[in-house]
Amino acid sequence: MNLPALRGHNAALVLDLLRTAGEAGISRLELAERTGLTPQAVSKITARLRAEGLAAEAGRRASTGGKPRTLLRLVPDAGHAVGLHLDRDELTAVLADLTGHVVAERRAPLEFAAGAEAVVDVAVGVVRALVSGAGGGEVSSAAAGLLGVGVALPGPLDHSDGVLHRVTGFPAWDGFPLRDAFAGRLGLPVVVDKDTNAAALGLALGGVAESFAYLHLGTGLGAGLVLDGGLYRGARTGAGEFGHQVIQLDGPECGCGDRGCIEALCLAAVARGDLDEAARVLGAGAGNLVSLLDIDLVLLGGRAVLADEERFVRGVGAVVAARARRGGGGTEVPVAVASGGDRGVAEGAAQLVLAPLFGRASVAFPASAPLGVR
Amino acid sequence: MNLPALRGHNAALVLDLLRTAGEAGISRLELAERTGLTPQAVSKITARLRAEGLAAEAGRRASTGGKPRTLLRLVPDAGHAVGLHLDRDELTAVLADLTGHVVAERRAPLEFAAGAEAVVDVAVGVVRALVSGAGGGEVSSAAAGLLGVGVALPGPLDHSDGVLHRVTGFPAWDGFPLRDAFAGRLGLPVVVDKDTNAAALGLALGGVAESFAYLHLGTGLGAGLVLDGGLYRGARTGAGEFGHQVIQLDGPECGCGDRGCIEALCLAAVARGDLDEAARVLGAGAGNLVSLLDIDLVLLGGRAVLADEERFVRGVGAVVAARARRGGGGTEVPVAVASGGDRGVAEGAAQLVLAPLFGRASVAFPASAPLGVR
DNA sequence: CCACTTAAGCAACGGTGTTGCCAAAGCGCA
DNA sequence: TGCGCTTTGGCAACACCGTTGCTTAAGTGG
Repeated sequence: MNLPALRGHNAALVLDLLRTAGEAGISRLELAERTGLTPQAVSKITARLRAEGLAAEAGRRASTGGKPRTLLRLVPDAGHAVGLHLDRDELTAVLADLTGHVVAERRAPLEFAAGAEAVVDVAVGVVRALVSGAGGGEVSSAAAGLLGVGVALPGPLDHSDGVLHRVTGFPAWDGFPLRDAFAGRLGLPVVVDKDTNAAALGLALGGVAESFAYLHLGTGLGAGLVLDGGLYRGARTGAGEFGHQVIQLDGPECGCGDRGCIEALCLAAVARGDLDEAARVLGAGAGNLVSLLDIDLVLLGGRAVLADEERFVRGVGAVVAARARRGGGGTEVPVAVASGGDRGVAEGAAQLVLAPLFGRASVAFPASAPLGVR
Repeated sequence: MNLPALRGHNAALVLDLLRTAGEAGISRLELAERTGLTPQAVSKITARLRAEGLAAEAGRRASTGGKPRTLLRLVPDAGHAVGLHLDRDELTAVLADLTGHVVAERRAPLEFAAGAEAVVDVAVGVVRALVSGAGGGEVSSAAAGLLGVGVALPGPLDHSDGVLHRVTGFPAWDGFPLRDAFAGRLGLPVVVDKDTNAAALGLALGGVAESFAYLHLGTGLGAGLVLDGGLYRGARTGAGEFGHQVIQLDGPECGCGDRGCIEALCLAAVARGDLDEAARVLGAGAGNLVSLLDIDLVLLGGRAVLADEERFVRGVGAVVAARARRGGGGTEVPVAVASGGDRGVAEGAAQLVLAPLFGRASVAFPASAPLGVR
């Protein structure tokens, strides 16, 4: 790491603290404590950020006998990102500011069956409309500084080059270079990731916990893993394949060809209306996850869960808690429903673009250009 | 991060590359390419390392038409660490040089039942004998620069403060401050960790893969996880609790009180001599792990595995490979026996001390002092 | 009103990696 | 054998990072 990278790193550190502090703001001295830098260094860094329009003063704290601390905050409108959630039958696009707050939203029907090119056509149109702000006057002025587009969709893909591996049920999509297709038409940086990863990243930046799992029960069952504050994608960006975990040796056959997969058991229970059993099965998988990864929190999402949130939280929570008690002494791991509802994935997709600004990319230190402020 | 930390970071980066290169050595220009630093910066850094005795020149490469590249290598004897493996009935202590190579080894019988203080007594004696090099003349001279002692033992514990939580079967050990007990008597830095974590760290520094799982089947069943090159310990250093993963809902009862735990199923199969079934069960758990974490490799170890290595590798490998094929297109994840045999944990324990020198500690950027060279 | 406390900026500084340049050390052709 | 060419690697000057020492700003409390 060289000096420009160091500068970018520290700027990202400060920006992340400003982001976390939100509208309440944070003082220079607190920034110094949290970063381990000297107050003078923080003064210099924040002066640069203010000059670039990324930070601003936001009142002052009460005096403790001397000059009161000046509060600083992130300027949300200093940059925006588009988050795009492509699902089997619907598209959700959001425009988010630097804090991840959604300032505009569009939805459109979609058909994966129509092929990748056709879907990209529709999506590009929606993104253009969203950014130009038709139907939302204040948006267009705020949209200055569009940093890029984050795209989230189901199925395995390669995050690093943005190429799809396989979209279950739609073999025509195999190997489609989604990132370059979007980037070419929009002329913007584009980041592609799995829907579960995007949702988990969005929750992580929301500050729910340092380490947690997001379990998504929709048409399939997948997971997004956040470990030690960073999204974990795995060696080939395939991490989070939670649904085909075997929890019943020689159990009923699953569509994947194996037997006793948690997805098959769970969805079968949902199909026959036995949500308590679905929650119990999901809880067993969640318990496996909690003990294996020693995470702080389990969050549930997806259509099936949203249909009866309480029952799932109760059912999964009971299994996880029972195991924690048996494990002995360990603190209980809470189970809750992920915030964001059916917009969570799109919000997370926007964070795919924003996260690097705050040093929250999954990779620790990319060998490429520093992520800092331009 | 400030300038001294930057310096330490880059020094660690270079040291790690020197370590990886081994006796073959590596040139300054290669170091520059791999680190992203300029050749001149590498020259400065390596000059410091040479002045401190950590690096040395090691011949030169063939010329490609100009001045041939000078090779540099790590000086193994520039520092040593003790690795201590405390098991139920035996103690293994090794003295390792900077490269992790074992230069001396001691074993002694042990009795956990005798209590923590008594065990520490025995262990301290063995470590003193090992370091003073009685019975190995060349060791004592090489042992200059003892960096610390790494201690590995089974059971949950807190890596950050070195306090034991619970040693299964020996309640008298609960809450024993093992790290401070050793540190107080030896006057050396001491690092404590689970045996599986130590073994995994040792394998990671051996360079087997970027992301892998080490599955240890002995008196229990545990795992050590290395993700993206770093040992993953989890939020409360409890990660790797692999044995009480449920893989058979409502299966036979396990000692932990749950039903269908992989440890119970696997050990029951071992007990009745059905190693094929044990391997199949273990394979199911390994397959769950591979798909969830998208790792590159699965390594097996522990007494039960060492008793019939081939059968376990074949059995586990078959299940993992079958799932990879069904998963479609994914590269096959190899399954193998961990190197190191019954000394692997002790070797890994030594690496608990050495790893930070090479920037290979599990935490990305400790807020505390830089880990660099003094 | 003044002493005191706390925050934050200015100026000088030490030390990082970088750039420009030159010496060292080999190859290959005349 | 000699000379030009290529490549490596160190020296010196430099730009820029965070740090230190000090001063100014802006409050509180007696």
